[in-house]
Amino acid sequence: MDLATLRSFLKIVEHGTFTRAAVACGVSQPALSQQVAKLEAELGTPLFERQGRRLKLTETGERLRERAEQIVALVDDTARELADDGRTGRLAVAAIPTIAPYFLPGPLKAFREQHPEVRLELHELTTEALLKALRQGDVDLGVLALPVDGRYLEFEPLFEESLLLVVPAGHRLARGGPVRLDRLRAEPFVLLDEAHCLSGQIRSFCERRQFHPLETGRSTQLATVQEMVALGHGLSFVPEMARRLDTSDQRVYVPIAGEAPRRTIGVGWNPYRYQSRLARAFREQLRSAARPDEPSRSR
Amino acid sequence: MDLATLRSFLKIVEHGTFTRAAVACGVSQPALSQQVAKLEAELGTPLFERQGRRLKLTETGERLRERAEQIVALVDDTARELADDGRTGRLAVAAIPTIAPYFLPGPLKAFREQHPEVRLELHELTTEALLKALRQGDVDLGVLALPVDGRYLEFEPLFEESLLLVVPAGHRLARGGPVRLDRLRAEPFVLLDEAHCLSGQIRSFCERRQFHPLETGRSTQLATVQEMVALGHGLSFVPEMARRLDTSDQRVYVPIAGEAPRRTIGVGWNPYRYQSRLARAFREQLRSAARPDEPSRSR
DNA sequence: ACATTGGATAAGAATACGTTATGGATCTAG
DNA sequence: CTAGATCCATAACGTATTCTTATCCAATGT
Repeated sequence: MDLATLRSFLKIVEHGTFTRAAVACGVSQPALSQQVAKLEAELGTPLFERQGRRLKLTETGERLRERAEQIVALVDDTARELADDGRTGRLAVAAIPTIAPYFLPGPLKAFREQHPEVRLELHELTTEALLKALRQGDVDLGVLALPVDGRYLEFEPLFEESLLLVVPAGHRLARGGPVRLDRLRAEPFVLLDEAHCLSGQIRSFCERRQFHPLETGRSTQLATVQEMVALGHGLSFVPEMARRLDTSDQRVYVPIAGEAPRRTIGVGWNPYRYQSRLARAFREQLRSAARPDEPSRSR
Repeated sequence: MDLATLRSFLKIVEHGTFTRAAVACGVSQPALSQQVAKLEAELGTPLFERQGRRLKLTETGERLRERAEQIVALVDDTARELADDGRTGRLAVAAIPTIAPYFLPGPLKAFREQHPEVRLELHELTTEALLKALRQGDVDLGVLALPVDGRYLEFEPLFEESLLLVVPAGHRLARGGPVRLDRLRAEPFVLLDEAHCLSGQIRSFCERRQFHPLETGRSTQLATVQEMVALGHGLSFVPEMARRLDTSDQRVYVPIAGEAPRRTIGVGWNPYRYQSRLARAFREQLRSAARPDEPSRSR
């Protein structure tokens, strides 16, 4: 039982077929067939049920999968721990799309200055995909909106922010301070796609207040929403951090009267995986960017 | 980083030199040199400090040692778990010398009848060596006298037994029932070597009672002690289980008056290692042999 | 029925790994 | 202090393993 074989086995399980796994491993398909055949001979039991071209794990195969995942994780963590000089290496950070462009540039810039030799990876993922990536050890840190289903993960809240109403410049609500929701019943709204967790947060906020926005369009990107608002397609709700990046004079951001809708931004990681010095340093960077008293330039 | 290399690395650490480790691994010395060189290149740091012929682990090497032990243990346990059919395989049992020949034959015989295909290993070890073997995963189960320093291990008491006074047949104390210690002050004693934990138990019992036996000889084996007693060299204290095996009429076993000295026999195992079905079955066998109501023939 | 997809097998090729031979450094003993 | 012994590193070479290419066979689906 050697490590390369275990890795191959896991890839096969992950991809469902030998052929696709072979591509993922960068080897030929027969190589995997041979590795698995050897492993099965070694264990004395088959690992897959080959019913035609349906590939299914046997009971033994399922048990091996669990153990192999532990083994590979332990080996990879060991390699990372021993190679960890706090200066070079790789750091994979993920964030949800409604945070990434607004909050991360500051910390990323500061981190890069402090750690110029690091290969920094940034992944934009939905909350669900981000949690999966954290659990699988594909990324070191994830920045997202709390709370989430955090089994096997740890989280640290960074800061809270309000949601704002955004209206086109010159709109009747553009002046006059905080707006009450009941003044918006006739207004058309451009909302964010449901794939974003922010969209769900806005929806539940509106439902709590018995407000049902008149939907006139959806977009998958916050930036697009902002452009649509400027073009007069409707109003929208956006997080505070999106305002800070908005240099256009065609949009005006107005606070909402009463108890403002808020979201909590936090950082998550996998406590069962090795936390590199780089990861800890980046978390510190996130913390200091989150402190309102001493804000990192959120350019 | 492959498994064979990690195993070699651990062997080198264990044996202190490449050369001896090579013998233990059954390969040539240059093979290990090359493996380590490759591993060091891979990690980017040396693992050993070669100061002359003194071989010392670097800090990184020390960290790798810990991790490598975990990895190898996990891999070995996985292989054992998957190969575990509850019928075939290997089972390594250890016991201290003052228990092994007296208590184990019964359970061993019963187990062998139920599991004829198992390769059964029995190791006779001192308490200290036994605990080390359990911690290292060299043996699956250990039978010994409780309590012991059981860090990282688990134990289950099986039964208690008394210590008896053994005297030669025809001795003045051979008849007349329980003997008070103060009647033994003038008697010479043949004691067990201090390497045995039983010897320490007897010593502390005597000290509690302010009894200082007149020592006239020491032996490393309980069987030898018994023979010496028969030959009139002196008296001795032996555990109850040693009496049951004694078919000679040259020795008489006499209980000690007052609070009798007792020892607890138990079985220990390593909860961090995979407990095979065979190991669990043997533990069950030990339990039923320990039950006084339904004693397995302690042949 | 026939094309397509996916895995097994066989034979040759590349690579990795272990062996033997040997050298150099260090510690020990006479 | 020198001779010998011990021990690790290196180089050259042979072998063994493992991958690749080519091909086949079985199953699935249109």
